[in-house]
Amino acid sequence: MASITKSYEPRDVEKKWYAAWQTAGCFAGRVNLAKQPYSIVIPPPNVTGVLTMGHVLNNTLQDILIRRARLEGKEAMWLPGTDHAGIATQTVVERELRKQKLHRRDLGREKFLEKVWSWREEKGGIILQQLQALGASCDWSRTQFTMDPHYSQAVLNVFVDLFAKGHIYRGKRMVNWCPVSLTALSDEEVIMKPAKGFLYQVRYELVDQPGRFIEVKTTRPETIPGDVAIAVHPDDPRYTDLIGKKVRRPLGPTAEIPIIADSAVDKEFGSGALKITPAHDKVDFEVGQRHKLPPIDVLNADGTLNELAGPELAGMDRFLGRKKAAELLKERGALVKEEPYENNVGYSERADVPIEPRLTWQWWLKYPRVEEAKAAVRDGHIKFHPERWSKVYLHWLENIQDWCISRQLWWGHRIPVWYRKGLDKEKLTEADLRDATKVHVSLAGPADPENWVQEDDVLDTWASSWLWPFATLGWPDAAKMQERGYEYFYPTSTLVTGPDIIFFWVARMIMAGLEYTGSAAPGSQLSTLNSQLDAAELRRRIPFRDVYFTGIIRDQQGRKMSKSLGNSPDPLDLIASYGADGLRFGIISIAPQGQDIRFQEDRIESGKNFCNKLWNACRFRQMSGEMADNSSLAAVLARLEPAKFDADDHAIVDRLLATTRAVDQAFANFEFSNAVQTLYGFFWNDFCDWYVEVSKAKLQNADTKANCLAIQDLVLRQTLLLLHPFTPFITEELWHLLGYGADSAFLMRDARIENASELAMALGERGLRLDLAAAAEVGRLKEVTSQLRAFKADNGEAAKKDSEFVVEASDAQWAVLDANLAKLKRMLGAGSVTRGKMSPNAPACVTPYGSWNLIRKIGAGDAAAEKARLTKEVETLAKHIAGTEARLANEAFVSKAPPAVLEGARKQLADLKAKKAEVERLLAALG
RNA sequence: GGACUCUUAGCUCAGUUGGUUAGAGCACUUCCUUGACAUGGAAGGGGUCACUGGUUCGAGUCCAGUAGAGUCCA
Repeated sequence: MASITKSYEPRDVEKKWYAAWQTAGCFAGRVNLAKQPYSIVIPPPNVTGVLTMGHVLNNTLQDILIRRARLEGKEAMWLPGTDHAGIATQTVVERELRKQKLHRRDLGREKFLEKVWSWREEKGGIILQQLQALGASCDWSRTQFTMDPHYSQAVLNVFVDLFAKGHIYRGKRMVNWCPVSLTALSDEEVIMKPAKGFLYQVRYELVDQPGRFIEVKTTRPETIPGDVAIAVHPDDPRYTDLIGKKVRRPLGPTAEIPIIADSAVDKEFGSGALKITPAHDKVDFEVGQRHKLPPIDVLNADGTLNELAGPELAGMDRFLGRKKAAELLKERGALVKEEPYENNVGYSERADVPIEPRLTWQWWLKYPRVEEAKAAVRDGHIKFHPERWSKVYLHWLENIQDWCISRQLWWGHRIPVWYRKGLDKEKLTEADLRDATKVHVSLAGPADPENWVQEDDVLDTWASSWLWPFATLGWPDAAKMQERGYEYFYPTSTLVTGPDIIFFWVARMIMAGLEYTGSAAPGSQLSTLNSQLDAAELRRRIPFRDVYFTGIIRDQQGRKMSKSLGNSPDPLDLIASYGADGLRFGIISIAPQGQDIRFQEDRIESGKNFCNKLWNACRFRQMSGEMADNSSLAAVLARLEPAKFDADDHAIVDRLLATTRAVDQAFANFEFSNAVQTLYGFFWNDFCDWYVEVSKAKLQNADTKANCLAIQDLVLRQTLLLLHPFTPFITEELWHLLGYGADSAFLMRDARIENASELAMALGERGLRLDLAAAAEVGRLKEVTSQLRAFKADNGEAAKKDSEFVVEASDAQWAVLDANLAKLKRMLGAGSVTRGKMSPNAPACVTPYGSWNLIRKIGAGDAAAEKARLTKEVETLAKHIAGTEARLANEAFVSKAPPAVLEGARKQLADLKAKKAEVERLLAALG
């Protein structure tokens, strides 16, 4: 067996084991009816993405769940992949083209798409390799991409089906428009940013009362030519007499527009009058609809002003146009005031320019299964962790709005709709859409393609990723579903994701699952249920049973980590510095449940330190004595000698069981940082600081040595099993170094973890009856040790190894001390501990195990200091005694408090009094 | 405007159905290179649990309100 080096060097160990696992096929999830399935689908990262701290957290959590499931003997399957990220990917490739002074239109759609594919082959999906460095145990053979042929078929299938069911329609509506990418954007791709600009106060002259004006405030004077009305609040007394009158539009083609009353107007803002520009603002659009005022669109798709803006502005960019408009207004005396102003403006995430609310023809989806989606979460078929997110989810579903699923991009799933040649798309009615002679909707396309023109638009990327949990399992191809184990692995077990995509992704996946799986899935034996789903059917169709929402990782100042701020450390650098295990352990330890995370590199460092501690504890074991049979739990248990167990042995096994139980519980409750902190505390404090130290005495004794080594092996084995999901590499390495597994076996795949009750039972069967009283005594001895070390430090002997103590103790107290003498001397750094009478000339310390004198020569000054110290102790004790007495004197407390609390208080009082009496006796002896 | 979350040590956070003298890690101070580990060990300082009121024998914990921070929705 190889000897263990002095410190843990992660780099080679990580490389070695990842390769070994992969070669041995440890990551594969296969249908195995003898085992319970446990499956996770990865939230597919953007194919252009690189690993961020958010990914590290999210994927570490998934790996923890998957690895734990494997250790519990379940058939674990973690399905990886990427999404095609329509606009992001297209932007990346367009940027490369721009370097060659080319635009995608120069290439044409087909050639451009070839470029995108070759970019993807070459550079896409780097993030999946980066996940390997983190230790992610994904089943890579199942890697999916949302543009894969099969997946694309699934996406288009769903479009055709939902169109046939009447869920999809085409409509001209207000969308977020990016004037650079020339496409509609989802709300998620729009980032609100504070922007500095001006607030222009503009006056409109009344047509029939020349010289009288109504004033409005606007940040966008260039849209004045698009004004169709001025609106005021119906209850605003300032304007009641003006409602129904007309004003002259001060910019653009001459026009008279009405003053209307609408309660959407905020009386408090500006002058209380609002210009209505339905083509360029969502609220204005709604006002316009209510008052039947047709919109005037003064902008082109690229953000330049068009001829409807008038000859002075036409052709100008919107920002130049804004300046020009202000100048024109000034010239005409219509500009009353101009003041600096800051407001929130939506920016296109990719192109980083202000978006335009714009009226365009788009494809819209009326969501299916909204009611059932609510029920699935409300009735607990799907559980959210933390639970409170279900409220956010339900609120969104209550107010659900149709989904704009079309994008004016080339990269993505091209909408499977063909228009008869020569039709005017702008004039299609809903009836035309349903007329097969005018519009063709199918997977295969029309039989006579020469007479048709395909829709240019592609689908929103989310309209492909909402099928992720079942399309990745082969749906809707029955043969593929069989091959990939759809029946076995669906519904998946747990989804781990961020709450920021609860609407975009989580809710939509639930609706898609409810619409398309269960008895509705291809190859299903059950008849299709179209109406209300009952609870059993709901449970078959939900895409996952638990959803764990992670926090968002922020920097020290609480800002979101982002590329543009440059405040995100590169996870690969962190892995290089602290090891993948250190990073994983550290990040989990600071990830409070359901709360955002402030990133602290020092916690990652403590993850690394923990690994080193684990490493060295195992090294200590290896150096302590011959390795014996560790090949199974039974083999380790067989080496225990229950008859030789002393209090420390009972205590450490008791703590091991308690820790196992706590970790079991933490997994059940999705409390991962809790699990990590429990393991840290157990291993560092209970095992290393105490048991390993007391072992040093036992190991000197031939009679106790073998049992002590067996206990160490038991503890280390269980610790490695408990830690493996969090720190997979180092645990696999140590598992082999300490001989817990055969050469060809792996901790990650072949080992099985015992839960707390199984472990307790196995110990019981081996004949071990835990002595809990003895274990509790160890707790008291630890406290005494700590007290006496402080006592030494107070007296300037902190580092001394051979301090001499005399103890005045009762027979019972001395019996305990005597039984633990060798160990106590080591732990205290004592040369001798003998029983005797207190000397008034030596510093004294009162403990639960008698009064201790620290023997050394002291002078008069020391005596005074000692007196002061003891006096202070008496004061502190007196204070606590008074407090406890006051509580016990309270008749209400005595009559109402539960007996256990009462008894505790009484015992405490007695102990405090005894201790005070003893300290006072010592004080009196000092003179 | 609405919903949710948070406020505990210098920092980041625990604190389970209310119950002794409120914890951890990091940072800080002092001491220690001892045969697992200096990526370590020992000890120590540091808290009016945001504020106000209420319920209770008893409140960091429950209730109401106030202030501040943040997120989402409109």
